[in-house]
Amino acid sequence: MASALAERSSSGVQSVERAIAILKSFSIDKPERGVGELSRELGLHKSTVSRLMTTLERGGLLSRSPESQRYRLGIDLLGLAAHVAGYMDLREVARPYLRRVADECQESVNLVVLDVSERGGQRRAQVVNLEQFVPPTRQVKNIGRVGRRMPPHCTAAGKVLLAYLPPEEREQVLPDVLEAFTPHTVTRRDHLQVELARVRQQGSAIVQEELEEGLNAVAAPIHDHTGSVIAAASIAGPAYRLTPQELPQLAAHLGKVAARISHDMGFTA
Amino acid sequence: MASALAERSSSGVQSVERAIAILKSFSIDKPERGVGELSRELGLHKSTVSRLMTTLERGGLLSRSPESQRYRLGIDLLGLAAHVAGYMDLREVARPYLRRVADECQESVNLVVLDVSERGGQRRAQVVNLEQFVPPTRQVKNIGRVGRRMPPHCTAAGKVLLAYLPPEEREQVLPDVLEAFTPHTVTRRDHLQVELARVRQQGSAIVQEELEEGLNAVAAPIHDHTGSVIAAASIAGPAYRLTPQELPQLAAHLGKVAARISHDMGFTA
DNA sequence: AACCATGTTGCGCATAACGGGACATATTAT
DNA sequence: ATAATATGTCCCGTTATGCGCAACATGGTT
Repeated sequence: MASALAERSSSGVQSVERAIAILKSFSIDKPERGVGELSRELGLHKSTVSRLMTTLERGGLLSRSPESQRYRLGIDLLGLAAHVAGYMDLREVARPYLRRVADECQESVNLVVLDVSERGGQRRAQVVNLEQFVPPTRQVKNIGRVGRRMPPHCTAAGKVLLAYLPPEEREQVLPDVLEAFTPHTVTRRDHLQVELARVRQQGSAIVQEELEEGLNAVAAPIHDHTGSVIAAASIAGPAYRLTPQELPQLAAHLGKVAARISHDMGFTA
Repeated sequence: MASALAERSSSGVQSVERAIAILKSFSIDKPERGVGELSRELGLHKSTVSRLMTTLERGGLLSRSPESQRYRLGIDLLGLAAHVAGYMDLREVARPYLRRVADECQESVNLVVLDVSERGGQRRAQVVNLEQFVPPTRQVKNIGRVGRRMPPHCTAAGKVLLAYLPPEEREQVLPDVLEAFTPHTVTRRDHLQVELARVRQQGSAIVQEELEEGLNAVAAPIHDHTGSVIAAASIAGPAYRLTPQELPQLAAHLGKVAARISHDMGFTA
């Protein structure tokens, strides 16, 4: 993470790239950041970072917390996020359902979409968390907050989203080598294809310890009014709680909830 | 709005300012925008805008909708917004309550905070919408979506937030001239001070047609666990529905709901 | 008081961002 | 078909612009 902005990639506005890097340096663990701190982290001069942050503050994308010292992300980001097309309705509709599921299961529930973007001339797909519901009692692992990106081939939600992609599109966005995160990660494309077919057939995906050892998950597709799959709902939890014999019924349950959300989105099976 | 970036304000990174201007050019009415379009609007060359937008896209703050053409706001903004410190809890807690109020009253309900920022060497306060709940049946006026900024001295929520500000702070952030938006707008500071005292006493604010003719509103404060007022809830609607005789009980009702939210935020009266 | 942090401000240089215009592509009209 | 008008991207030469430097503030520790 040292200097993601080292690469002088052609045709990119340097200062804007740096400004974005500054914005993205904020996280749950680091909700406030200072100039010097970031200067070191990004390998830029203090003055440079200072000017960039001042500009971002003027623009409302940053603000300073108590009385001028460290910076926080600015309120205007909420306004911008509110205008991110499409997903707002989905989030509104899905929220109550998924919160309920989180309460019932006492596991963390996610609402995710597939984000395909151009990386180095290649179209790559990533799974992005739109929303996460964590049961209040279980603050154990706070993994995967909103905005987190994950690989699609080894996550339950990712498999669902891949499964319902048009075949040629799927071909494009799947990398040649499927990275192995654990010994259980499916790394062969042909094996994955078989699994995706099964996902389509079953209407849900079950993944055991493919992204992280000891982490299991199930997921189900959410359709919009045109019928295409626009998102997936997933339940994730430690393997000792989400046992192999429980997973199928959990998946089935989530499938029903997802279907209800789809219905509310205007989908008529 | 033609060119807010005309002013070569000292110590501001030009390209970042422009990038922010691009981001902020998106809105409900204009969820997708093109290079040429913006180039004209901002008075910049096509190539300049193209490069800026490409950079923003690479950074995930923009994305292109169908198959490379117009731009939309990018998903990563959701992730950034999720890290905007502090407000997330409040939104989560308040949401179900305020939605319910919106359903009951069949009026639009807002959750707002005060944003004080440095503008031209002067600290200015603005009221910002964190969240808006519009009853589904009444899509009439879709004013004031999330992120909208409004003056504090002539809005119900603004008066609440001003009322509970430390006096010296209030002095600072109140402009010398209170702009009149309608004939009913309070423009004298001493009159406003009297009203704010009444707000503190009553625990709620009632505003009739001060921001816009025919628009009435009530608001109540929301406290955090330390006791300070961090936000306000408001109900706004047309004067013919929110009649003068109804307003007080509406305000009282909202006050109770706000108190409940405060309680959930850890406030013990 | 001297020291170590922090973040901001002026300055001169060189790079990086700009605007111009050519190019590629798509949609519409003739 | 061909032309005409959009669109957005790419290359290139110029200079304004953003950079690093170092000095300057300011605040907390020893």
